[in-house]
Amino acid sequence: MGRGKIVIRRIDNSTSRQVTFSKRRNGIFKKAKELGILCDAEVGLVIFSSTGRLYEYASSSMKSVIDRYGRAKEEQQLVANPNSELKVRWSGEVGVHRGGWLHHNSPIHDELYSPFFSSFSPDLSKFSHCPNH
Amino acid sequence: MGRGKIVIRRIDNSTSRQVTFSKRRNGIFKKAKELGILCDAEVGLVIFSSTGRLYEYASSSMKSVIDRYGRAKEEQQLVANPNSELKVRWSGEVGVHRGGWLHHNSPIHDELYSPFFSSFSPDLSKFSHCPNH
DNA sequence: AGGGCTATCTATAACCG
DNA sequence: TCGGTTATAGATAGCCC
Repeated sequence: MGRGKIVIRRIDNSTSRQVTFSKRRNGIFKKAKELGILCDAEVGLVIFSSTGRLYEYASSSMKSVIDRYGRAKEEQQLVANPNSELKVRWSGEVGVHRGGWLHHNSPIHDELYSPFFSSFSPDLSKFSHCPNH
Repeated sequence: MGRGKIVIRRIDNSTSRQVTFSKRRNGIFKKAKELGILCDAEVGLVIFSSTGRLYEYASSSMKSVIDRYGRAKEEQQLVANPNSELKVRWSGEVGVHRGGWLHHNSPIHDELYSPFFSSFSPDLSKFSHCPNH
């Protein structure tokens, strides 16, 4: 999408890389927003530049996205291990497995995602910034 | 980018919304990959369709991205509250604040991001799927 | 380094089988 | 409902300040 076709490989020139990063970052944030609105989807996007700077966008809030992600992952595990289909209580409290009961038939069950996502602070929104309006 | 211009607003027709979701989801995943490669960035993208299904992409791993996100957020908080610039220990252990010492001068400090990110299971990669090759 | 400006390349909306 | 196809809208690479 430019005056010339490019190959997708790391841009060596640091300045060019920075410029491209800035332009494409804006582009992908726009796409993420459009997808969320058009398709009624929940979208979370996290980008760290090569200099380590954080850029983020979430159609709802990053907390919500990560929280939901953790729950979805846990469900995937249960589906992948039907024999461990026992109730897992989602208390929404801070902590790991606390108060919940997990089945230990599955060898990977000890490494289950935990409800720690829920410990995100509601106040963190004040630190969020969306580079694309 | 199609036969006609569209307005960015929720697509009412369920079928059209699904079709657009599928196409644009592939598009944004491609963009995310390109950005990561071209600009040497770490990218994490999480999408929940309107039907609740999870789609994800991470240039490294989602665990890495979320983990780093949590740390970056904590740093942002420290920057936002210079007077609370005391050491926070990142143990990498499961739990909240456990073993770490947090300063309580700041009113928002009790709601600090915690090192719980590090409790992600390395095995979760086997459940990841990237819809866009 | 930053902010525009197009020529071009891409993504995709509308179609079609 | 579902993949392909194609005309167009949109994103952006290379330039210029």
